[in-house]
Amino acid sequence: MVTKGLQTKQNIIVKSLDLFSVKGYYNTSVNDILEATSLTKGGLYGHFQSKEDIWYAVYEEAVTIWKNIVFKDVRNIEDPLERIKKVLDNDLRNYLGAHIFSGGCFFLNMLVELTGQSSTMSNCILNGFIDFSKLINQWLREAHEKNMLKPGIKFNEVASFIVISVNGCAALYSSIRDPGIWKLTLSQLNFYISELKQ
Amino acid sequence: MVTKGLQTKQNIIVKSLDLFSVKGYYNTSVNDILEATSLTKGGLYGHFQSKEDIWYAVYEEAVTIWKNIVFKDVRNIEDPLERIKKVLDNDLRNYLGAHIFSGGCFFLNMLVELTGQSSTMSNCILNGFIDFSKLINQWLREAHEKNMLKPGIKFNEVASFIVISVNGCAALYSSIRDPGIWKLTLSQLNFYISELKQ
DNA sequence: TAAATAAAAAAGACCGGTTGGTATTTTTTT
DNA sequence: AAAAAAATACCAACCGGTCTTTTTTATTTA
Repeated sequence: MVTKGLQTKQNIIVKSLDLFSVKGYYNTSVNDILEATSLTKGGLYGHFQSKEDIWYAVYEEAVTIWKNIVFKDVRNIEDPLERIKKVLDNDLRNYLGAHIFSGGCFFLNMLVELTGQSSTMSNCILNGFIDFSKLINQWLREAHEKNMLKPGIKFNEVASFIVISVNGCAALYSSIRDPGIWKLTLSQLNFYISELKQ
Repeated sequence: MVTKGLQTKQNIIVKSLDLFSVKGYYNTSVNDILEATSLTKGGLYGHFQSKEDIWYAVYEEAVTIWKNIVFKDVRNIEDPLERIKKVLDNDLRNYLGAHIFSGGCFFLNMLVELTGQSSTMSNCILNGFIDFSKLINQWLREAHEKNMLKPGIKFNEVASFIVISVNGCAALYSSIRDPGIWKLTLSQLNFYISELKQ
C-alpha cells in the first residue's frame, strides 16, 4: 500500500525534477518547490534532510525515466549498429524532442551547472555519461567482431564522439526549440555511423 | 591615456568573466566579484548599473577573446574545407583545450544556464552560435561550388552538426578535463568532414 | 614645479527581501 | 491512541542595490 507520505515524497521529486531542469539547481529555491507542491517548510523537510538530498532523489528518478525511453525496443535488435541507431533515435526523438523534462535534457543541464561547483553531484552525472559511452563502445566492438566496420576504427573515440554530439544537440535544442535541431543531429549521426561501415 | 577608472572597469570585466565561467551567472554573487577585484559595493556600482550590465560587458569581452583565437591564421587559407578544419583546431585546441576561461567554454556554460531564465541574455549567446554556423555553412557552399563535395550534402545541416559537436565537446571537456576529449572530437570531426568529400 | 581645485573613484553604512534550514506545535492518517 | 505528516514561526546569513561620505586622481593655475 502506498502511504500518504510516500505520495508526497514522490510529488516533491517529480515537481523538483521539472524545476531543476528549467531553472537549474541553484536558481531553484526551496520556496519554488514549496509553491509547486503546495507544501510548507515543515512538510518538505520531513521528507528530505536538505535541498541537496532532494537533488539526489531527483537524479535517480530522472535516470529511471530516461532509461525506460532510451532502451525501449532496443535489446532485441540483432545488428549492433542498428541498435546504436535505435538508441539515438529514442534519445533524440522520444526523450529530448518529446520534452520529457520541461527544461530539456536534465543531465546535460545539470552537468554544465554543477561542474566546478559540486564534484560529488557533477560526478554523479558524469558517470552516467561514461556508462552510456561504454555501452556504445561495447556495441561497436560487437560490430567489429562481426566484420561490419572499416579497419582502424577506434571504438572508444567513436562512442565518446556520439555521446558528445548528442549532448551538444541537447544544449542547443533546449535553447532553440526547433525540432530541426534534433532531426539534423539524428540524420548526420546516421551518416557518420554509416561511414564507419566497410 | 588610460585612466584609473577604465583600468578598474576592465579588471571587473576580466575577473567576472572568470567567475561566471566557473560558478555560473546566478551562483556568482556581487560579493564574489568584490572579493576578486578588491573593491567595495560603491566602487563597483560606480562602473556598472547592475549585475546584468556586468554580464553584457563580460559577454563582449569573451567574444573578442574567442574571435582572436579561433580565426587566427584562418582567412588566408584557400581551401574552404581546410579553413573549417583550422577553425575547429583553433577552437578545440587553442581555445577550449588551452583553458582560456577557467570554467571551460563561457558561451556553452552561459547558454545552458540562461536558457529559460533570461531570454535576452540567452538569445545573445544563441545568436553568436547561429552566426558561427552560418559562416561554416558559407564555407561549405564555397567548397560545393568548387566541386569538392559529394552530391546531396545539406550545408546548413552539416554546419549545425559541427557547431553542435563542438559544444557537446565543451560540455564534457569542462567536466572531465582530459585532453583526450577535445582531441578525439577533433579527429572524429576531421573524419566526418573528409567523408563529405567526393 | 608646486599648490589649488574640480572631478572621478572608492569606501562604507544601510536597505528590504530572500536564502536554506530548524524547532515546536498542530493536524491528519493509521 | 500512537505515529506520521504537515503547519507555523523563527533563525542567521546572504542577495542585489542605493546613498552619502571620504579619498584619490587628474587638471588648472600660480
